[in-house]
Amino acid sequence: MSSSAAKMSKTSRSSTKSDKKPSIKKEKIEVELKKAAAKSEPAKNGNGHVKVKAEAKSEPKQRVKEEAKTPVKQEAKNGKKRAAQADLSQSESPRKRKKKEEEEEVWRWWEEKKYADGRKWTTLEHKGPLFEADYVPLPKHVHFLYNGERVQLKSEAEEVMTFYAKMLDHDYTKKEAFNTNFFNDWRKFMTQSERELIKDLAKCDFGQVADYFKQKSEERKAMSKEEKKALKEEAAEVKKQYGFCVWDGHKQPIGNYKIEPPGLFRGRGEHPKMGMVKKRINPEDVIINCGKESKVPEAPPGRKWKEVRHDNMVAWLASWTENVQGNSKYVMLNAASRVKGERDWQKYEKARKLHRWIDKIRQNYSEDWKSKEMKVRQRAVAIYFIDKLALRAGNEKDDDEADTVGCCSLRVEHIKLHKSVEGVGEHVVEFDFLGKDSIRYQNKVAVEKQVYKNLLLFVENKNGEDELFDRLNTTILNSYLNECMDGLSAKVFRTYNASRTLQEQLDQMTDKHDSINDLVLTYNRANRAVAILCNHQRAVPKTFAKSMENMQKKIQDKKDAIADAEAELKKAKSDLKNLKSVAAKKKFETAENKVKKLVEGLRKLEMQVTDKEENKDIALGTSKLNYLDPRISIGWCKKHNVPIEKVYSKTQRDKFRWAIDMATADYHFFNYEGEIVLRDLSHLEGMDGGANTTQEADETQQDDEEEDDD
DNA sequence: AGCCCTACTTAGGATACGTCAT
DNA sequence: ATGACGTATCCTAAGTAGGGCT
Repeated sequence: MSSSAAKMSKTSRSSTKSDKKPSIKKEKIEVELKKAAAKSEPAKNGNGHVKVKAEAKSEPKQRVKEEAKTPVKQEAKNGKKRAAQADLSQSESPRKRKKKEEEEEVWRWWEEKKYADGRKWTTLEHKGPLFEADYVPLPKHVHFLYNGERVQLKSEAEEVMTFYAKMLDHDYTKKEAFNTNFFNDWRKFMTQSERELIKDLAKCDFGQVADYFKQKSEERKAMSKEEKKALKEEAAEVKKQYGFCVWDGHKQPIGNYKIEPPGLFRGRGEHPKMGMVKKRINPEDVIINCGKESKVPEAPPGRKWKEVRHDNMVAWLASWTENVQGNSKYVMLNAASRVKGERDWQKYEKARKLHRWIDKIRQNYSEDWKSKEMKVRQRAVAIYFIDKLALRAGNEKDDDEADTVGCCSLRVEHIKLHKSVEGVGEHVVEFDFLGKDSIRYQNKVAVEKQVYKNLLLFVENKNGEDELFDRLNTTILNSYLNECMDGLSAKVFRTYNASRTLQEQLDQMTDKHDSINDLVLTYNRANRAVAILCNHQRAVPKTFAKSMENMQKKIQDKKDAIADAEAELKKAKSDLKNLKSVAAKKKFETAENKVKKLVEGLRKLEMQVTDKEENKDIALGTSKLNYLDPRISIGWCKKHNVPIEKVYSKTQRDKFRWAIDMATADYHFFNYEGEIVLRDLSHLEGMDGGANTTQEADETQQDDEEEDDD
């Protein structure tokens, strides 16, 4: 696309004021731009290390370990000693189990200083990843058939064959790409003679093999309690060995300590590589990362690592390259670990910091909608989408990946422009594209006129498969955003708008007189608003229809009960009228109460049904885990005396321990206290104190300005 | 200024597990 | 005690983002 840059008269700037702008209602916040000069950034060190102090408040928690306050330096020194002492096997005295033990093991890292040099650790020791057991050949009586005849495959080809057999029930095996890829790859594992024989997947019969595995899994399910328990204990023992490392002298849980087993690649959506064989990973494929002074993990007997390195600028303990796409895979720590928690915390602090800039940024991009530079206009519209609709950045993708897009990679075919749409409004953009994980994004949104005009311009003379933002990519976008605010990138808007939405919803919708149950319902509603914003979908649960039916039945029962109770009440009423006795009065009141109670119960049931219906294809977990500042939820729980367990599961509580500890009942997402480094924004403004330009003036301007582009 | 690589976060489906009604 | 069902956890794919190289 050539598109000679827009040459429009540079007229007075518009400042399309808030109005119906970003979907989320805007607060008027004073963004203090001044003191920018005053406080200059200390050492850069990227990451915009926001210096936040844990609300140093009181909280002299009883179980605070003394060492908790140990500054990093000293911590490092202690590291070795403690690592030795912790020694991966439990050196804990066996008698003090119980909660006490758990609690004592908590490392209150959020009360310590962070590394200022970008280092992730000083000492690190672990046992390396856990490998998958070798392949066990099928028993003699289980046969794979080709063309109706038994074929005894060599172990290599047999193993790959079982991968497919195990997936026979899955929809994947109905897809052509999956079958083709599988068959191609499978043949690579065959001997010459096997290859000569097996030439057509359609002639393969995996039935017996599939049944064999089904049977095995049945057997597993049917195991006795004791057997199951034994198995569980075994797994726990393995986890004890491999599931933890010693990180700066503290025992920390590892996330994925198990090496991924071989199998068939299950890409999402229409992935061109689905069905390809994902190979077994051997020690010789694995790079180990650990402390220089630490004991290097032992490779399995007779084997060796690909490499052992000591890089403390990264957080992974082991890595390998996966063969299907050539991506790196990493063994990293669990979300409850310090290194993950600290970054999570930082992420939310960054989002809170954005709150200080958001008005300014919105104003800027609104003005840029009229820039004479096409690139700037595209950037401005893209940021608007990212801000308003919580779209992802949209990095470019290769042809050998599923065809999905985000904001920057949107194509003309992904939007439709409508002058107006019934029930939506004027200047409507209709989105329909596949996003991450090939999840469909469909939305009709009314946008500012100027945005609409720009979009008309962007699609002009383009084909459906052309890029909507042909002058833009995520690198350009993010480097601009980074100029706006230190550390700002596209994804921060998702975090920001998600957390902001939760906070606002809770602020608005919470009725402090509600019961715990109703409060939780309110919370889930707020959570759902976020999930919808972020387009977090899920497959409708297989049991949905059935359980809905059950609930409807309950409702019917309740209604019947109400009818009966009402009849009783009616009778009691007339009795009372006739008899006017104390007993009759009492009876009447009882009947009245009964009806009231039943009606209340019905209301609750109906609410649950609505809730369930509205939730059937929406996943709340993703936003809860990744986008919502946990302190909002925890603060809210504390304020309204809702037990935290009502909102967070065990693992979630572990992950958000830092937040549970530090958030008080008055926590508010918008009250960012962090030491904020304000930067000179003048280069972005290109204008006076634009803030005060009046809207009316702009309006007039807007219309004529347009025609001339290109 | 595009490409590739690395490191890390975010994501939904599969499955294990716990709970509740029977 | 048992099975059905819903939720929590596990698994690993699929994103983002930034740096280095050409």
